[in-house]
Amino acid sequence: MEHSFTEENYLKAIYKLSDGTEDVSTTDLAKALNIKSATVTDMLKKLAAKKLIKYERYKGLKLTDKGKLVGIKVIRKHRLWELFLVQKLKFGWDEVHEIAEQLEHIQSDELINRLDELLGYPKTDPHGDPIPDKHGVFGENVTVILAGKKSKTTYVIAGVTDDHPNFLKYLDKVGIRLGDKITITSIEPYDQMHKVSVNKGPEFFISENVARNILVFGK
Amino acid sequence: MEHSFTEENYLKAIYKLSDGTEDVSTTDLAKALNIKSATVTDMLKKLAAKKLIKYERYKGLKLTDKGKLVGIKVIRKHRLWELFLVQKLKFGWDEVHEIAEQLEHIQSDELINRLDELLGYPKTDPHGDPIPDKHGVFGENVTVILAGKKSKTTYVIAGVTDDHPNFLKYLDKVGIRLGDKITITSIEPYDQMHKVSVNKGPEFFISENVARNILVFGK
DNA sequence: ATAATATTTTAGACTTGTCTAACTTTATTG
DNA sequence: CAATAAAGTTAGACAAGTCTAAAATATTAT
Repeated sequence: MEHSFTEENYLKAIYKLSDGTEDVSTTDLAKALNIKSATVTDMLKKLAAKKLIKYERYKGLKLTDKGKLVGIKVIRKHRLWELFLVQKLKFGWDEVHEIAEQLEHIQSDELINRLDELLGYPKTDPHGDPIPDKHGVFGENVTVILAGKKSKTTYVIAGVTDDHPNFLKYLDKVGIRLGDKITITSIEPYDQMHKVSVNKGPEFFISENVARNILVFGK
Repeated sequence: MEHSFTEENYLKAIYKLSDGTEDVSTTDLAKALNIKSATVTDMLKKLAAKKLIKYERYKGLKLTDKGKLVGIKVIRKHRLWELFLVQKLKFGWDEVHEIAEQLEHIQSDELINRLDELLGYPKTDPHGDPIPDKHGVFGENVTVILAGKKSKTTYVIAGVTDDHPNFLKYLDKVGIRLGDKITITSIEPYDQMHKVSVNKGPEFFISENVARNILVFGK
């Protein structure tokens, strides 16, 4: 039941791209992993032979239940380690990704479950992303922070973390309300400004600080 | 300045075998790493090319300062992680080795230094082995716990961790006193009884529990 | 519906770290 | 001190994971 770092990374990337269920293309996967498509094709055959994905050449691929569980467990480990780094070792939430990319491959169920316990069975990581439980189940209706979420994905506004009147007034003015659909178009690398559109309307910018105080339903 | 897991494992093993300075044989290294000598020979050439060891064929090898530092840093990481697992995650001291073998290869100086801080800059790990500081320096005259130490090596009694009268009376009775030289002959695998001799006298058994409460000068 | 374009796969090669089998050098010992 | 044993090395092979270049298939747009 052990998987190489590489296999785990493929499965994690496929899970993220497919959002759990949808089909994934060779090219998208290659981009996500920052390797060439030819390499991906080779690996897909190996993953299929191990029943971790269902794959037909030229037709795309899908995770099996087995593969999905592996992917989710890697994500669980990544997010728990990120939280550990921020909460216990006082790293900034922007400094932890690279280290967690390594820690997520440490193999020991006991280790990760005790880490979960140490952290108080958290539901989300420092980026607001949900942490699945030891069985691979994500909590229902988890709300997560909008800041830093994936571009080109649409989220539903669930609330705010800062309910000062001035902040709510600001949201009202720019046209962000509960239940609205918000899409992140892009995030500026230097100042983290988020270019967004609400309900498919025109694009505009909100600061990272604002985005950090917006909660959306997430998975 | 990055090294593969494999390189780090070689350098760590060489450091341990050489005790920092002595020459190491291909065969001993192969045994320590549980691989074939032929494989080791290949790798030695690569390590020599990277100036991590000094190597002449058929003549043995020695760490360079650069290689020694890498080895020590891996040992530092291993021991800090072991202590973390025991102290913060409540693992038994006998359960942590395998996990620490993985964690010792995580690359981030910042991470390991913060871990060091979290643990209060400890001098020894749960097995009583000394933890070098961030510059690779081992503390002088560190006292370590006798239990589980290497067989066939002689240590000098430095003290006890449990100074209950009954314990001290016991030590007196079996003939163990401060400054005595104690040699571990072997450790029974099933019950961890330590076969020892004091000042080259006759061999006798002490329980692991007793050995855990004995401190010796160590390195 | 077919030509142009984009995606995906195949084929062959490279690197790292490992192996076995055979050979060379060093050490031991009668 | 020469013969045998032990230790160490070389040569050739293999698996995992990657690449480039070329071929096959799918998609799209006229």
